[in-house]
Amino acid sequence: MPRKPNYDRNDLINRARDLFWQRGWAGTSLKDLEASLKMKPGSFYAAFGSKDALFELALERYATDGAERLRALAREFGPLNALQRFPKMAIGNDNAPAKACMLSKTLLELQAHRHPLAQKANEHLLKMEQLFAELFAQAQAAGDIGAAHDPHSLARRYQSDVLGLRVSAEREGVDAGAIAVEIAENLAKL
Amino acid sequence: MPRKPNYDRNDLINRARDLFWQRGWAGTSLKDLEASLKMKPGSFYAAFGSKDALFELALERYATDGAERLRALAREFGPLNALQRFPKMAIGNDNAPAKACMLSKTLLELQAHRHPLAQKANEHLLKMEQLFAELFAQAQAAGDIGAAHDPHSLARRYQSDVLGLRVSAEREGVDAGAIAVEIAENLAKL
DNA sequence: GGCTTTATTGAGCGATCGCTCAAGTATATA
DNA sequence: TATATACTTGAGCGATCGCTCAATAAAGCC
Repeated sequence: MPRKPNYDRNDLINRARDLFWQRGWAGTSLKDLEASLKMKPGSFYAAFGSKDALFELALERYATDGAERLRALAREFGPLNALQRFPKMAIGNDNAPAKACMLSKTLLELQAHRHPLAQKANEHLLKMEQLFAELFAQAQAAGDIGAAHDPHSLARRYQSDVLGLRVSAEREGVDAGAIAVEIAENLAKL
Repeated sequence: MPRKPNYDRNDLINRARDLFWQRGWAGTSLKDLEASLKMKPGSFYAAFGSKDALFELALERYATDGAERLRALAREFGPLNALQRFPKMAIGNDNAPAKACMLSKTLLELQAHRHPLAQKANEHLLKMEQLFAELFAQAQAAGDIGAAHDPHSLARRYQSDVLGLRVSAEREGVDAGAIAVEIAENLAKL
């Protein structure tokens, strides 16, 4: 009986993620979304409910994809090598909407207003930190880093370094690649 | 002949800096500013010209104060010790409007729109990086760090670390103080 | 084809945005 | 005290914000 939507919901979420990632929450208007998703307001609200609801979907997509990319690196190169390659990968994609992390951008923009989306960003950052800790623990178990280190401390510092790297990569005139190399080299000394 | 303003312009800029620092550019409305500065629109525009013009003054105030605090640390404790203390100081003030750096928040919010204020933030970040480099060079001249290091590379990495630290400090449930300690300890190993 | 059900359209809502300006008020000089 | 010169006030401008909804179009089942 029903009529099917003539759009690919998955693709729409990707498009929204790119827009929000690049321009931020307040910086992305419904007009922008309508233009990029090629949807009129009615369809948009029937499909997603609100701008914030779509932003939440976009955040989840962003976080899930990022974690999956790191896991893929770990499968191919092992845990330590994956952690060494990840920073460069994060800032190396010139087709990405932005160099900085969408989670940190969301956090910085909305935390002061205690906006629910800032809490979501917090949660995704925590899950990512836990994934880092898992990989550090695996590297430790494999003997690639010293036994004296605490994987959670390493993960906390590593995530901070990557967030800083990605802010730096957003600046003009900064050789962020050199910072990424240093982060990778530091891991080799553990 | 003329009538004097009944406000302290210096104090108004400080108040505006605090609001903008905490809530960001889009997140701070004219209503917010009018409430905090206790000015009606007419006075506001007579005094500052526009929201963006005041934001630029606030950015300059923020950057100047930050550099001056670091220089004060250097005078009291010497260059290397100042660089070691600076991260903890940056995230240690509980009365500050935010933990994250106002320059990086501005950059992340407005860079995608190529907003002139993002360029201003870029310039202030660069000046700060140059100040870091000066202090590293002084520490090197004093023999506190090895002669093989390039002060500009050290400054680039240090600034990235501090920016990451301050993003991390904005998160909930993260012991940013521990990261600050690690940054300081790393400097001791140079 | 007829009917039901859902998707799409787009004008336009109330609220808020940054901002203007004419009118009113206070102060320093003459 | 009278006048000139700011500064202050606040109603309200046009534009944009996120969003609604009645009307229309299209697809699946009988």
